[in-house]
Amino acid sequence: MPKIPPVKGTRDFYPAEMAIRNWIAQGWREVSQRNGFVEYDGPIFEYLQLYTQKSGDEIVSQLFSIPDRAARDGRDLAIRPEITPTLARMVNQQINALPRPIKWFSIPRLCRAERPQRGRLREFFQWNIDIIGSDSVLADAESIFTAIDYLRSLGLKASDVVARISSRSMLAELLMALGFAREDLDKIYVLLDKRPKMTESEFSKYAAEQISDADLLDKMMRLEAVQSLDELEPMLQSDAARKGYADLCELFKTLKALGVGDYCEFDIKIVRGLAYYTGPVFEIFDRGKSLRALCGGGRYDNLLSSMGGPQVPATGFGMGDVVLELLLAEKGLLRSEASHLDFFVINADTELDDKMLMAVSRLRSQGYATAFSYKKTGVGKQFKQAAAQNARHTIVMGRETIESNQITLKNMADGSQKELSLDKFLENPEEIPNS
RNA sequence: GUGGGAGUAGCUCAGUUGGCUAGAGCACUAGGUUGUGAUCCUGGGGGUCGCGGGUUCAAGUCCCGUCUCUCACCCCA
Repeated sequence: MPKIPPVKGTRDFYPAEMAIRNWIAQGWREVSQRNGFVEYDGPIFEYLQLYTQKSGDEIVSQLFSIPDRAARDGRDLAIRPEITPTLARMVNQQINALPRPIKWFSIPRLCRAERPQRGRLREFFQWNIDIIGSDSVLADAESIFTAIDYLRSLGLKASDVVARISSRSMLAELLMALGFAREDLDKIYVLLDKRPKMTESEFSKYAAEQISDADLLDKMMRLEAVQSLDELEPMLQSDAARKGYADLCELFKTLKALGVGDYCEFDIKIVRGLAYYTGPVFEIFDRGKSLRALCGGGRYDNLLSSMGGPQVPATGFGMGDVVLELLLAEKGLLRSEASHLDFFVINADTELDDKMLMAVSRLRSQGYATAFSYKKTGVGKQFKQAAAQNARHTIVMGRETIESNQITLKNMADGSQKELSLDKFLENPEEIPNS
C-alpha cells in the first residue's frame, strides 16, 4: 500500500508543535480576556453563499466548497475561510438581545484553497477580535491596542513591530476632494497598496498608466509621498475629509494615552485590499519587512446590514498564527506550553509492584500528573525516563519502603532529596520540601 | 495560472572522472550499571537513493519524462 502524504499547505501538530500552538492560543486568550473580550465560535463550515454574497463569485476559487448531498435545496457548503461572516450572522440573529458594545473574540481554524508559500498555508489559526455596536474611535483604539498588547506581552518592542494606520473613509473623502471620481477610488487603492512593492520609477510608470489626467496624477503622487498626518492637513478640502482626519488624529491620541503610541505610525498606503472597510484600517508588520503582515483589521460599519441585519457599526482585526510563529522564531521569542509530570514513581524493587501502583493511583486521584515505568529496569534508567518526561519530582520506592514504609523524594530541578514516610506523603503530597 | 530552486534513513546532510554489500551526526532502541537524571562506552533497528524509462558490463551519480515539496509572482477576506 502506498503511503498517503499530508495535504499540501497543512501542518501536522506533533506534541512539540502542539505545545507551541497551545502556547500561542493561550496568549491570545489571556490578552483577549484582560482587554474585556469573551470567546465565541461557530461551525467550521457554512453555506457557500455566506461568503459569496459579500465578496462575489470570484472568491469561490479561493475557498474549499463542498456539495451537500444531504440537502434538499442543493445549496453548497464551504469550509470557513474567515470567521467574520459567521460572526455577523450570529450577531444579526440576536442583535436585539445582546448588550453593547459586543466585545467578542475567537480563535478559529480556517482554510483557504491557495497555493502555499512562506507565511501562508491552506489551513491556519487566526485570532479574531471584534467590537460591535460602537462607532466610537475608542473602539478602534481598543482593537488596535489589544493586538499590540499581545505582541508586546511576547517581548516584541516598538523597534520590532509597527502598526501602520490609516483611514479608508478619510482617504476616500480626500481623493474626491482632490477631484477623483468615486468610481476611480478602487483603482487608487490598488495603486497605493502596491506602492511598497515597487521602486519609485516603477511606481511612477505604473501610476501614469492608471491615471491619464496629468493634474490628478501629480496630486496622487504628492499624496502617496505623504509621511505624516500633519502634511495632510493643507490638503483637506471638504468637511467630510476634515472629519475623517479629526477621527484619525483622535485615534492616534488615544493610542498614545494607552501607552502604545511608539508602536503606531500613520501610513496612507494602508487600504486593506478591496474589502468591506469603512473607517480606520491598520496592518501590523515586522520592522524587518521580510514577512507579510502579521495582523490586519479596521472598521466595517456596513457588514451587518449588508448581510440582512440592521445598520450596526463594528471594528476588529485578525491575526494569523503562521507569520506570527515565523517572526517569533526569528526573534528567539517562541515558547511552548511546557508539559510536565508532578511525580515519577521509580520502582527499585520488583516486590513493590502493588505498592507502587497504589501510590501512583492515589497521587493521580488527587490530581497530580504521575507516571511510572512499565519495564523493570535499573534505577538509573528510570531516572532518565523521569527526566525525559520533565518530572518535577521522583519518588524512589525500594528496600526501606518494605522495611520501614519510607520513600526517597527527589526534587529534579535542584537535585535535593529527602527520606519520608510513604503514608504521610500520600496524605499530603503538597507539603513537599523544596517544591 | 506563471517562473526559479530542491528531492539519498525520522531530521540535517556527505557520497570523487559512473565501479565492492549506500554512509555520518542527531534521534530512536537495547545493553555496560542489583538505588540516582545533562555533554560516558558498546551494540541494534531503520533506505524502492521521489517515480518511470533510456544509455552502459555497471547508474544515487549521465540523458529524457513525470510527480512532489519549496520560494517568488498573481491574489490575499
